Amino acid sequence: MPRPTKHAPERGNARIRLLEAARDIIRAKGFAATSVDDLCKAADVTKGAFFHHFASKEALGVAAADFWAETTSAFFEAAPYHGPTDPLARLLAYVAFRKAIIQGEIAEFTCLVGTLAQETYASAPDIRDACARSIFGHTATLETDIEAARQSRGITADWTAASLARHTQTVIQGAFVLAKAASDPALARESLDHLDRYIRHLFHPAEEDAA
Amino acid sequence: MPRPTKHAPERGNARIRLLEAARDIIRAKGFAATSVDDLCKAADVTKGAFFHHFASKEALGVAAADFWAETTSAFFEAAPYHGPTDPLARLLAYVAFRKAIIQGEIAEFTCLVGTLAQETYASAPDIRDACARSIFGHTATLETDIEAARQSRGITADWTAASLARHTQTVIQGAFVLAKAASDPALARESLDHLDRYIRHLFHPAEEDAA
DNA sequence: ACGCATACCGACCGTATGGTATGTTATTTT
DNA sequence: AAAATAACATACCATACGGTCGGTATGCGT
Repeated sequence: MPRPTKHAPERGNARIRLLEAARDIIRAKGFAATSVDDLCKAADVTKGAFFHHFASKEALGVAAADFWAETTSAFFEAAPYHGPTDPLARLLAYVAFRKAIIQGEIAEFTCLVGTLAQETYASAPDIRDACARSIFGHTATLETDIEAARQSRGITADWTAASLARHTQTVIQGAFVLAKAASDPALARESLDHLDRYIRHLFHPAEEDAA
Repeated sequence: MPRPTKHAPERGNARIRLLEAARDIIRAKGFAATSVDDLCKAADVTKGAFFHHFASKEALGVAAADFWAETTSAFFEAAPYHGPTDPLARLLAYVAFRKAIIQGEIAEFTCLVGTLAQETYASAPDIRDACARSIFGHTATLETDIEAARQSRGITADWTAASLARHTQTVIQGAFVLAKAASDPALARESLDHLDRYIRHLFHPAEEDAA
């Protein structure tokens, strides 16, 4: 009987439960509108536990962005879009995958670090920088495929792999903004279709594509 | 001597000064992090004046989004990109104009209703809807040119003028998110270059463009 | 001159907030 | 087993917040 205590709500994982609560609540309400008490209630921990694990609310923001970076990079590494052997096919599979996971509640498919960066860019530089690390760390995972596709197709146009990788995130982040404004995930998927078409155009400038 | 009162700070325009303060401060700090006192100080009015003009902070949010819609639509109507007679040239001039005005401090060129919608989409539907009216009202001004360009070029691809108009806003909104995360307006301009290239590709599928 | 509406003032209120101080319990170290 | 430490829990605090309220000043129609 290793846990004979009265009601003990699983000691030792309060930190992770707080980070998960932050991930979910901040995406729905924003950082400033999310109170420490909100997070404690959702994570079923006390305020003492919160300030034991995080020096301040701002420190939690940084940790939440880092946590997002870790979990999403693991998620994308395990995602099926790495299947194709051709780098361009992988890139297009990535875009298709990003489109496919835009489903259900808006707060469930949108990006924590995008909203967090937008809200804190001027008032909390350390949170902003953690968000930037997450976003641009993710774009970096696309660059090698883009560069390989560029070279295999002999593309010499005046854009770089890094800039196209960033542009995919631009479209994804913007798609979330429009979806939120209209309360309609379809608007986000629509822009990913344009992104898909753009990428195909970049690599097949002449012919019309047939998936 | 029509105004012999002690120090009277220009009676009658407190409402507009509050809306201007809201426009500037909310873009920098976000809606939730902007207090009513912040706005009153910046607008140099008292709290009494604030709640005389706005029933609540949320009502100010709606009014600020409406004010943004009015001022920006006037701004874009007066902008020089309407010069070209060809509708495609006007569309490209629009994109170039959007790129050209991305300068200076981030809070000065970014979009109020984009950040506001992202922050309030779940918690304040009336603010969100006001933001949506502003965003999609603006996209509507692009649709006629896009549709005219489509027809003059005989484009029959499977995208609509409305969806391309929305996509331009997606790219612009996303560009602001990346610029904020990286504290670098150049990232926003970079994505507008991709948008420009995409539009040219859509309307000149074969040839390489020469401005 | 009078009445009235609009515009504004500034003190005040109840609550929510981020944060702290101190105590208690489990876990690891020695 | 003892000591040290990490992981909580609880009560509390100062302040900041959105909002209210009674009052004042100014312009305008009559």
